[in-house]
Amino acid sequence: MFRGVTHINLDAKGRIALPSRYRERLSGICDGHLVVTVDRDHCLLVYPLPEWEHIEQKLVRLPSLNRSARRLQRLLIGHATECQLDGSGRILLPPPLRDFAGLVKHTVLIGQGNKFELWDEAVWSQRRDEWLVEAADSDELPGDLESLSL
Amino acid sequence: MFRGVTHINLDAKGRIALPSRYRERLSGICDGHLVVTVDRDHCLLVYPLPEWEHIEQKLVRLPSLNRSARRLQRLLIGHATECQLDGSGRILLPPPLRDFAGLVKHTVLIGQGNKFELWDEAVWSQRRDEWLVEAADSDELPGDLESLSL
DNA sequence: CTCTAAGTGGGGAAAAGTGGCAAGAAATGG
DNA sequence: CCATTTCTTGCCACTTTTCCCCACTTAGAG
Repeated sequence: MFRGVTHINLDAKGRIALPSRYRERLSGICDGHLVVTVDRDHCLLVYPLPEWEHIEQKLVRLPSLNRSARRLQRLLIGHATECQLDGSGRILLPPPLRDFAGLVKHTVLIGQGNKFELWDEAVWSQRRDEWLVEAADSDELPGDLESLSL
Repeated sequence: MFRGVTHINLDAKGRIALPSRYRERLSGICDGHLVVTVDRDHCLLVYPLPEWEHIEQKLVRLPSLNRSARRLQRLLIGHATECQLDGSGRILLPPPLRDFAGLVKHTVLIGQGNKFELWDEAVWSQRRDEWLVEAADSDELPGDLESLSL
């Protein structure tokens, strides 16, 4: 399970160095093979390759003529790019993905269980503040969430 | 599985150079024989020949008297054009297909599992942004998608 | 305070992408 | 039927990007 927030700087070539505490596990799980794709909230998702392949299988089995299915396939598989950790534990983010998430220099990497999320730092803190406000306002939660005990 | 976005420029003769990371696999699967056809969303579909033949078989078996079936056959089989990778890993797109998808110079190649999609870059990013908004709005997804966990 | 390890930046070699040129084939007109 | 022109296709060279390696800086631990 990946957890926690880490501030990372993109270098001039668009590379990010993953925090060292994850590196050993990533070498073990996927030999440094990662897949980066997009998320609806204009951030990037980073999966270990085997984890991603599992999701991809579910996606490709969806019916091709269904509009929502096509949309999801195009967004997720369409943007999924395989990246390899280099000798210094860094990955190079392809320009299209960098542009999509508006990443310039200051970014944050968020551990999210089986994957990471990568945000522009300013966007992240702004969105987080919005969520806090929204969450405080709305007490009505959908089904399963009602019974959730933290 | 093909995945990921790549920006490619059409040259003055209407050729596109496929990204090198796919070339070896394409040589293996289909010896450089590709089939290009159209999609309902005004982009082009690029299949390795064996993969296309498989799809074509399914299409010709559809009931000929069904209007939507005829329509699909005319669109897909009717526009399917065989293209061969040249020595530099490029394919020449026939002018009718280029026109159909409105390809001028800046294009994007999208990996979609067993095939590629080829879009005009401007059209692609516009459509993608629309999908992101729609996807955020519509939570009603067909069966399997509901339970999809990314 | 020092030593170590991680994060960051940069330089250089190699490879990929892109545009142009030229030779060959096809088509058209004389 | 031959000659000229146009279009096509393969090849080559230049430019840009990518990848690998090394060095410097900063933070943290001993």
